[in-house]
Amino acid sequence: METTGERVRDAALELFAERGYHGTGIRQLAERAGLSSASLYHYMGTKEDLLVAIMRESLERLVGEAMTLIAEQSAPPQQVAALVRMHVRAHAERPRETRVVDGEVGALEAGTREEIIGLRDRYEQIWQGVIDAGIDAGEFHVGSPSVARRALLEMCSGVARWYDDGGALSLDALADQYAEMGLRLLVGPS
Amino acid sequence: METTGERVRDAALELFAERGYHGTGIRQLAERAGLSSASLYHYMGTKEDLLVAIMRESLERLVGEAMTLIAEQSAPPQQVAALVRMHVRAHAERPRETRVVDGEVGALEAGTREEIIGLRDRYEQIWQGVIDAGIDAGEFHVGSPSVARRALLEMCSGVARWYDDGGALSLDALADQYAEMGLRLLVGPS
Amino acid sequence: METTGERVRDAALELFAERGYHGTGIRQLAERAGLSSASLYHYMGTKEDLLVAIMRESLERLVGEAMTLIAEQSAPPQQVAALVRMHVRAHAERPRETRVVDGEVGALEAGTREEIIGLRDRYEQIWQGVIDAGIDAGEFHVGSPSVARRALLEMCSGVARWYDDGGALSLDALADQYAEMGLRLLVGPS
Amino acid sequence: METTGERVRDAALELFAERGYHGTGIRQLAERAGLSSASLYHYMGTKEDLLVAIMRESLERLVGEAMTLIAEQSAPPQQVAALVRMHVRAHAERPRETRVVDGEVGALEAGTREEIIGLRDRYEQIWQGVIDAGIDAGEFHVGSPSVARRALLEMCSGVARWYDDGGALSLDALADQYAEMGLRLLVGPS
DNA sequence: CATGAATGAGACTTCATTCAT
DNA sequence: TATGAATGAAGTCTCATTCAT
Repeated sequence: METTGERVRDAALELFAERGYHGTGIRQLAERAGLSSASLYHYMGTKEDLLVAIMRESLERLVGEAMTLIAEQSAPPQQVAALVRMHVRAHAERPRETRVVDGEVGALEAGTREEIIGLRDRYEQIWQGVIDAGIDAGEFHVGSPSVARRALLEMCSGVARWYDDGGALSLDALADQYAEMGLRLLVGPS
Repeated sequence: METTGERVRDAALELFAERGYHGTGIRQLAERAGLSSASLYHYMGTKEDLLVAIMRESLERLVGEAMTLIAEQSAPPQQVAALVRMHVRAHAERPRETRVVDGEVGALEAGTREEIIGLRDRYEQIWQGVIDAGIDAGEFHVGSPSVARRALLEMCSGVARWYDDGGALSLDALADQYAEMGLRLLVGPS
Repeated sequence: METTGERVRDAALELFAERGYHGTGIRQLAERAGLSSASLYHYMGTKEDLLVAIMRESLERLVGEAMTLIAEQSAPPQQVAALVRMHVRAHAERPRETRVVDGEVGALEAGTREEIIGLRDRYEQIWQGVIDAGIDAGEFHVGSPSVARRALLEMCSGVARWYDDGGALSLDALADQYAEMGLRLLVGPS
Repeated sequence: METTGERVRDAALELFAERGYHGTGIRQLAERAGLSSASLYHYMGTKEDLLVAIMRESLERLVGEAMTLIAEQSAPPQQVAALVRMHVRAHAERPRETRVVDGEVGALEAGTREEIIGLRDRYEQIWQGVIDAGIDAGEFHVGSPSVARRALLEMCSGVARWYDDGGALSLDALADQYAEMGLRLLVGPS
């Protein structure tokens, strides 16, 4: 059973992902949620609050899962593989959410933008830490570590823009291939 | 010397990239171009026409350059390296243009969307062809060829979202590192 | 007591009749209805919807009344007299409505224009049927039956362009004179 | 050979008749006349001046022809027949012009409206004079003379709304039938 | 004569939001 | 909780007109 508040959040998720934050109207939101536009305001603050909530939840979940994962593994290659798998799964399973997070940061007001970017930076620093550790350990060899991190993350996030739930490729196979590619990127030819 | 028409196009480029197509108003566009909003319409059709023109030009240039490049090299590894370098340079040198192309397809009306997606597909097919040739030649080893293409392209396109013109990393160094990473992705460990 | 929706419709009726559909602005409409122009849109779809609703209602009423009348009388002369009386009364009592119906068909979009013209044609076919029956019965003698129908209808509709509610001429006297003239037109000299 | 000024006037005639004065834009006018909208202003004053010129010319011609005709005949029945024939021919041959005159008086500014209405009144007074003379002479028998005049004129003007140049009905046959109907209207049964 | 360029005003319509019920 | 009613601001775009070239 879904609460009305969740229905509102889900409607926002779908519409923001489909048509963009600025391309989505309050009335469309209300219709999708099965409410009048006035009633909507019992379940949310402003339209931007809704966006922020979506982004915060998504990023906090990523940060949480990333921290758990790197605590479970101690060797950088295994840590990177675990991060890639998790990140790819998140983007394949919740493409709307992650597309909104990646694509609508520019729609935020200055104050909240700072907060969201802070969260995103925390998440990226986790990746960076693992990559740097692998380099220090002599397992990874890259030109610029920060370029490698960005390339890796963009590659994985891109999944949200094309992966098709109902297609032939299973989530597991997808995650496998990405973990393999991620390591190739960092380890290099032997 | 820049014509007024070019000033309009450039204003659109900047604003669409900064605030998104739907987040950009005609009045802002006019102000940035140094015109009244009525005068704007001497230099453009509709707001969407402006978007389409930006996308079409960008994609046609990419297609053209890609075709030239693969004609100049015959071995898939060299072809991929050339494509990656070109794509990365394009995204680093014209990040606003490429961000708009990548991010605002959903803002197009059905008719023009089809056209733009067609162009994008043509471009991606060029990459796919080279990747497939490398696999056939036994030089590349990947799980799914189409997944590899997507990962590669997303990785490279991401440059437009973070590369900083004035930073320490030169365009050449950037292109070098990406060419290296691209090949690692496809060739795999030896 | 009048609902706000009715006030909007009445304001439209007045203004469309006074200044024409294209000569009437949404702001004027709103002011006349005592609303802001944004509020107007709670009570209507588009400006054209308002026009169509006015036309449809008017024509449907005419068709309905015409069908009732010809069912009550069986002889063509009495039927024509009844039609003329009804039509003239309608145009004298609701001159704004009928002037809009007669004068703004060209302002409709293709789709709705077809519908409205269809209704108007149905109405005119009722008149034509009665005229033709009178000719067959040897009671009417005219050059071309369809020319007679048009002349008759234009003559009667014209009332909306000049009849003055508060003037010396009563509605009954008006209807009497028109019924007389209508029959003269069709019957001819004996 | 048509002068540019005439081309402008003809374009206005067509468009005002098709889409109404307020529904016609200066740019459409220019396009139809084969000029830029700026060039248009070499051949006209304001848009309203164009409308006034059309109306004035049309009404002055009608007045002139009506005065000539009644001078040529002295008996009211022949005078009415001649007026009807002329009026019907004018409305059948130049339907756009007459439709504009009849339908766009409301689009005029106060000052010019007065002038145009004055002209129209002069024309109608000519008809009224003939009708009254026929009544005085015992040849016409009507309820209200002014109602008869209006009915007669509306009936005849309506021709501009439906007569089809290329149809089966010749102009002469049309004028004949209207002259016959006009006299029936005034003379009544014997 | 002709027009590209320009614009203030205004066109119709939708925006996100509030509030009384 | 729910919503009809309401609106100031803003959305995209066209209006009739002027003027320098």
